[in-house]
Amino acid sequence: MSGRTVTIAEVAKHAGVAVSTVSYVLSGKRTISADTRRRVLDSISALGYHPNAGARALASKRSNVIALVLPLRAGMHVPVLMRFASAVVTAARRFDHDVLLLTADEGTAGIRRVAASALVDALVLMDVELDDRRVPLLRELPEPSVLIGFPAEPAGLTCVDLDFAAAGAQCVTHLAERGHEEIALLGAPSVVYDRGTGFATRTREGFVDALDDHGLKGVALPCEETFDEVYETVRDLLLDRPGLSGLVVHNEAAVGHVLAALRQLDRRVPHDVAVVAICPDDVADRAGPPLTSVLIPAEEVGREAVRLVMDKLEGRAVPESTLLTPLLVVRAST
Amino acid sequence: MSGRTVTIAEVAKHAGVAVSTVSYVLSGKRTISADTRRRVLDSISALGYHPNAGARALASKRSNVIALVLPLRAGMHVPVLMRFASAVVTAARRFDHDVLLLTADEGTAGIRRVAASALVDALVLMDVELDDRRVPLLRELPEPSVLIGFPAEPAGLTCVDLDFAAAGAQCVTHLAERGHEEIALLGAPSVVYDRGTGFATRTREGFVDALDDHGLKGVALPCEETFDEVYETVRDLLLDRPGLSGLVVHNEAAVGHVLAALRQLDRRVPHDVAVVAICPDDVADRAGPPLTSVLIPAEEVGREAVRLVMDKLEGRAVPESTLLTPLLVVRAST
DNA sequence: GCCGGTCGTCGAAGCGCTTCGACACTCTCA
DNA sequence: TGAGAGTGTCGAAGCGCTTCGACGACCGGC
Repeated sequence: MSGRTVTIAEVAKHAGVAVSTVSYVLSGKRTISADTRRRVLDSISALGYHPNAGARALASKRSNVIALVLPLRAGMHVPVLMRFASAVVTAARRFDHDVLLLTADEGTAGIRRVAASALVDALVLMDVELDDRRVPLLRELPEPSVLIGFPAEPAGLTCVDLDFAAAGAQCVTHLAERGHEEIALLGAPSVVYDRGTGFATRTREGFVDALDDHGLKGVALPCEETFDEVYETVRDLLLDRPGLSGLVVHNEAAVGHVLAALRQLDRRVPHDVAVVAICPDDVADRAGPPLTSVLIPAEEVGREAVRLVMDKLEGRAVPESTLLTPLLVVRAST
Repeated sequence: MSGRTVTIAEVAKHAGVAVSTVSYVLSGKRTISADTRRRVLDSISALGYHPNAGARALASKRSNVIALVLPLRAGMHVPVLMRFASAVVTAARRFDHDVLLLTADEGTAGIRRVAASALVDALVLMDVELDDRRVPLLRELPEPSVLIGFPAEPAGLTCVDLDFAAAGAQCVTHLAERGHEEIALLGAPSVVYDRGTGFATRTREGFVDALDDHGLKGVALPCEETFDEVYETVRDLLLDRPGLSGLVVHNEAAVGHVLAALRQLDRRVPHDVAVVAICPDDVADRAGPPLTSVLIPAEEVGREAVRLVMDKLEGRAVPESTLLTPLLVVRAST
C-alpha cells in the first residue's frame, strides 16, 4: 500500500526495467514485449502507482485537462446548462481528460490565464452570445476551442449546437399538421434576446419563417419567468388573438407557469390550446399534462463538443459548424 | 507580445536577475528590494509571462487546483446546486486556486485518481448522503477535504451547511406566530429521503420537533415533482386535514406546482392557506404570489467551504462542523 | 554466413519551476 | 572597531515525467 507517493522510478526498480520502459508501457508509444509489459503492470498495481500530473504535464506539454467555460448568465435555464456540462465531463473522461470549471467572474482573463499557464490543453465554451466577448480571444489563442452555440460570425471557429431554427420550424409544422391556423411562440426572457443569445434568436427565426411557409398567422414574443408576468402575457395574447389555438414555449422556467395560466384562464390543453415545448425530455414529461416537445439533446451536444475538441488537439480537421437535427416527441399537449 | 511561451529564465535575463529572484518576487517568500521587484514586475508584463502550471506543481508539490465533487443525483434541484458550485469557483479564485469538476460517473475512483496524481490539492464535496460512499475514502486520503452537507457520522470530517433543522423549526415558529394550528411540510421527493440525504431529513426533524414545542398539529410528507403528483398530494392533504391552514414547502421544483394546485383547489394564498418555502431567494420572489421563505445561502456556504479547505491546506485547525443560521424573509404568502 | 532491418530496452537530457544553502553587504551595539 | 545579526541576491539541485538517440539481439534474404 501507499505510505508516501510512488514514483515511476520505484515502479521501474520493482519491475527490474528502466524508467523509460515504464513510461512506454503506459503511453504505448513504443512496442514493448508482452512479458515486460506484464511485469511493469504488475508492479504498478502492486505499488499503487499513479503518474504525477504535474510532472507529466511539464514533460509532455499536455495537461490532459480541458476548460469548460460556463458563464451562468441571467435568464439561462441552469438544469439544461448542467446537462451539457455533465455530458462534457463524462465525454472528457472517455478521452482520459479532466475538466476545469471556469465561470464568468474573471471574464476573458480567466480564459487567458488557464491557457497561458498551460493549465488546460483546450477549451469548451457554453452559453455563447451572438456578439460574444470571448470570441476574439479564442481566435488568437493557440489552444483549440469548441463553442456550444453559435456567435453571429462563426467563421474560423468550431461550433456545435442543436439546430434551433429547425426546432422552431418543426413545432410550427407539427401544429400546422394538427390543423391550427394561428399560433404564438413564447420564447426566452427579453434580456436573453437583448443580449443576442443565439439559440433564442434562431428559434424565433425558424418559427417565423415556418409560419410563412405554412401560411399560418402568428407572433413570437419574449416571455419572462415570474408567474404574474407569464400570466399577463398569456392573458393578453389570448385577448388580442381570439383565433389563437397553438402555443410554442421555448422557456423551461416559464413552461409550468404557462400551463398554470391556461388553467386559470379556463383553457384546456390540448382541447382549447395546444402546447409544444422546446425543452429537455424530463421537463416535458413532468409537466401537467405531459408536453409534446422538441428535446434538447444535451448529452449528444456535450459529447460532440468533446469529440471535436479532441480531434483538434490531435491536429485532425473538423467542420466549423455541427448542427444536430431536432426530434419532436408527441405527448398529451397537442 | 508572445510568439512562443515565455519562461521564467527569459524574465530573469530581461530583468538582469537570477531565476530564483523572479520566483521570490512572485511568491513573496523572501524579501526583495523594492527596486528589484519593480524591474522584475516590469519584465513580466513586458514579456507577457505566465508561470507554467505543470512546472510549478511539480516543483512546489501544490497544483493550486481543488476538486469540486458534484454528483448531480436524481431529485436534487440543480439551480441550487449550481449556486453552491459557482460560489466555490469564485471563492477558490480569491485564493488563487482553480476548480476541477468531478461528477459521479467514476464514483470514488475519480476522487482517488485526482488526489493520487496530485492533480488537486484538496476536495470540496457536494450533495452528501447520510451514508455516503465517499466518506470512508476521504478519511484515508492525505489531501484535505470539506463536505457541503453532513453525513450521519461526521466525526473527523469538516462539514458546512445551512442549519436545516433550525430552518424547519423557524418555518413552524413563523406559522405558529401567525396563529396557524395545523400545518404540513412538503419535502423532497421520496427518493431523496430513501437515499438518506441529510438536508431533507434534518429539515423534517426540525419541523417535527418544533410542532411539539409549539403544540401544533401537523405532518411531514415527501413530495414528488410532477404537477399531477403534487396536485394529488395537496388535494389529499386538504381532504384529510380540513383544519390545515399552513404549508412549508422544501422542494424547489415542486413549489410552483403547489401554488398552481392550491389555485385549482380554490384555496387562496395566504388567506386560506399560508405557504412558507425553503429555497433560494429568487425562486421565492418569482413565484405567484412571492413566498415567505427561508433562504438557502448558497454563496455563503460555498465561500465558507473554500475558506475551510484553504485553512486545512495551510495546516490551520478548523471546526468539524459549521452550521449557518437560517434567515426567514416574510413576503406575500403568509 | 554476413548484412540490413526490426524489435525491445536503456540512459540521459531536458521540461520550467521552487527552494535551500551560501555569500556579500550593511547595520547595530558592545 | 569588530563580532553578530539581518538583508537581498545568486547558483544549483532537484521535482517526476517524456522522449530521443543508441544499441544489442534476433530475424530473414541472398
